[in-house]
This record gives sequence, structure tokens and C-alpha cells, in this order.
Amino acid sequence: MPWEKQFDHDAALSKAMGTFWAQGYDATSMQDLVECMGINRGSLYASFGDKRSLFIEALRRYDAVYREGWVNRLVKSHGPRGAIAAAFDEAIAAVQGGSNDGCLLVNTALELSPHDDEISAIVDHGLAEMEQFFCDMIERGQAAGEIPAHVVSVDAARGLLSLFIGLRVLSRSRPEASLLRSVANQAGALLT
Amino acid sequence: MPWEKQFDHDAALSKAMGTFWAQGYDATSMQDLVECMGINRGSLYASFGDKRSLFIEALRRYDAVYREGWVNRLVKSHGPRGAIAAAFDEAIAAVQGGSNDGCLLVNTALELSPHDDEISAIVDHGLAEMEQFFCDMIERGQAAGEIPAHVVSVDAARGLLSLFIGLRVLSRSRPEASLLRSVANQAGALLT
DNA sequence: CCCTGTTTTGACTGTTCGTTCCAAACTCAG
DNA sequence: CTGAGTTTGGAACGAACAGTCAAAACAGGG
Repeated sequence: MPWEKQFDHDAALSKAMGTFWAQGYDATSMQDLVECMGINRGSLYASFGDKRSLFIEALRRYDAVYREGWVNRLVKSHGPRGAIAAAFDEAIAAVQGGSNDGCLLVNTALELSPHDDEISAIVDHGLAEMEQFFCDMIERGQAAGEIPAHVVSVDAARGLLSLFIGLRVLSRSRPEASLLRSVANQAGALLT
Repeated sequence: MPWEKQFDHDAALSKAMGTFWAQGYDATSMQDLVECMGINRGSLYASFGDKRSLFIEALRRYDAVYREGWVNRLVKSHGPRGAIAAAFDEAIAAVQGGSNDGCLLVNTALELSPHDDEISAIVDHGLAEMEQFFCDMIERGQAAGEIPAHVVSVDAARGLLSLFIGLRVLSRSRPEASLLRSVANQAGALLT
């Protein structure tokens, strides 16, 4: 019979994700998406449904690649304390590399979470997993003697999450290296 | 001659500010503004210019009232360390009071700063002043013996700013009391 | 080479956007 | 009461928006 798809679904989704990431949901028009994804309007609607569905799919992909994949990589290639430091260092490196798009989960938390429960659930889950990552690293660090036992892991993890979010917000508006470095250094102060 | 203005400029501006605060810039239509401000479309354009000009005026007003006025009040009614604690406590109290609008400066930093230099300048100035507030309080606290001398005021202030921003972001998406309280408690950990 | 069924395509829909404009309503000085 | 100057409400603008559709382009099976 017929004919396979001529464009790559995943590649197109990645492009859409990048545009939503840089511009936000409202500020991205379907025309922007048609152009950046390199596929036709009709194909877009046939493959991804409406704009909101496409955004949700892009957000889920971001969560899988840039949050889950990223965390897993950090855990594997560093010790507990090193993984926490690397999380902040990599966020700063992205800014130094010229990207001031911040983090799509954080951006979405502000733009859409208060007005869309389904999207909020995705964002909340991603942020909770980051909190859990920090918490796990702290507890492992304590077991390994890298982090003092008097640190309350749950509270400190939430402090690190909040510092990290602040860093991502600042990197969109005040991407000065010294400012971001100071913030990252304070992460260490929560673990002493 | 004729007839004084029939609507109150400042009151209308406050209403507009509230709508931008809750919904963001893009998601607020001129129709929303006409309705929430209670004035006519023509009067709106005659008094405030276009949408962006109105937003900038509202943002400046927010900065004057909710950032500058707020900081001044904190400085006057608390000691150095108490002022820092009160800053976080009041942000949490706002959430408990039912508002999950966060902070207009933070919301704008994410939505518009990367794409609008004039707006970015306002946001950056407001955030820098908050940083300065934290820095001043730390140094005064050190002079008063409330805060250890080994704390580096500039770095710790940036950490507090970042924690504060994170708190504001989380309050829009995960306004759980225990989470926000943990974050506020970590502010103290940066000052020990 | 034609038939079949899917994909691609770009024109098209109705709606909403920000903005402009004008005539009617109105207040107050003369 | 009259005239001057403002505010008002709503109609109207072109542009941009999200979303739809029918026809053309296409690959493989007969």
C-alpha cells in the first residue's frame, strides 16, 4: 500500500520544543511552529493535534531528556556532592555558551501552571523529581561522610531546588557570570 | 471649561497591574484591560498609550509599591536579621492568603526580559535593589553581631535573592505550605 | 500503467488581536 | 440656555491568530 511518513516525528518535536523553550507558549504562533519544524500546517495538525497537545508532548519530551536524562547522567558520572555541584555548573555553562532560555519546566511553571492543571501536573512532577534528586544526593553524601549529618536532607533539598530555580530565572534576565557563580557557590553553604 | 477626568488614573493603573500580575503580558488582552480597569477603550489609549506602554507603567508602579515600598517597610519595622526573615515570611503569607500570582518582577523576568531591553532594564534594576537590600541587612547584622563575620555579604545576598525568586516561582506551581516553609528556613542556613 | 489509500499542500475559515476613529453624551464657564 | 472641550461607547480596521479542508502529489500492489 502506501507510503511512509516523510518527516521525522521526533526531530520535528525537538524543533518545536526548542521554540517553545526560547519564546514561551503564548508568544509562539502556529506559523512559527510550521516554519521551525519544517513541515506543513496540515501535517502538523494531523500528527500532533492542536497547539496545546503539541506543547504538552514537547514538555514531556523536555522532562524526559533534559530533566530525567540529565539527572541520571549526573548521578552516574559524579559522587553525591559532585553531582550537586555539577548540576549548578552545567546550568551556568549553558548560559556561558550563549543560551539564556533557562529551563522549560521553570518557564512553564510561571506561564501556564496557575491556569492549566494538566500542564501543572507535569511541571510539578518534574520539579518534585529534581527535589528528590537533591535529597538522594544529600543522603548519599551523608552516608559517605561528604556532607555533615546535621543537615536535614529534605529541607536542604528544597533549598537547593529553590536556588536552582532562581539561577534559571536570573540567567534569563541577568546572565552575568559573577552573579550566577555566587548563586552556585551558595549551594555549598546549604551543605555545611 | 470642561469637565475633569471621570476616572482615577492611579486606581485604573492598579487594576491593570493586578491583571498583568495574575495573567502575564501576552495572556492579557486589551479587552481584559478595558473590563478590569472600568474605563473606555478610547480613554485607555488616550491616557496610557498602547499596551506595552501601559505594561511598563504598571511594572514601574509595581516596582515602586511592591518592591521599594515593601523593602523600606521591612527595614523600618525589623532588625537586620528580622527583615530578611520577614521578607520570606510575607511571601509565604501571601500564598496562604490565597494569592498564587508570585512576583510581577520575577514573572516578567521570564516572560519578557529576554526579548525587550527596556523592560529588562526595569526588571534588572528591581532585582538588583533586592539583592542590595539583602546585602545591606547582612552587613548591618554582622555589625550588630546577629550574623557571623565569616559570611561573605555579597555572595550570601545573591543566594538569598535566588532563594527568594525560587520561592516565588514555586508558589505559582506548588503552593504547598511545607515546601515553601522549608525554602524559607534555608535562608537562615546561608547566614550561619 | 492504473488503482488505492495516505501524505502533503496551500488556500481558506471564523475569531480575536491591538489600534483607530467618530458621533453622541456630558460638564461646566459664560 | 448655549457653546466649548472631554469622555464615552461602540463600530470598524487590517493583521495575526488557531484550526480546517479539498485537491494534488505520491508510493507500492495489481
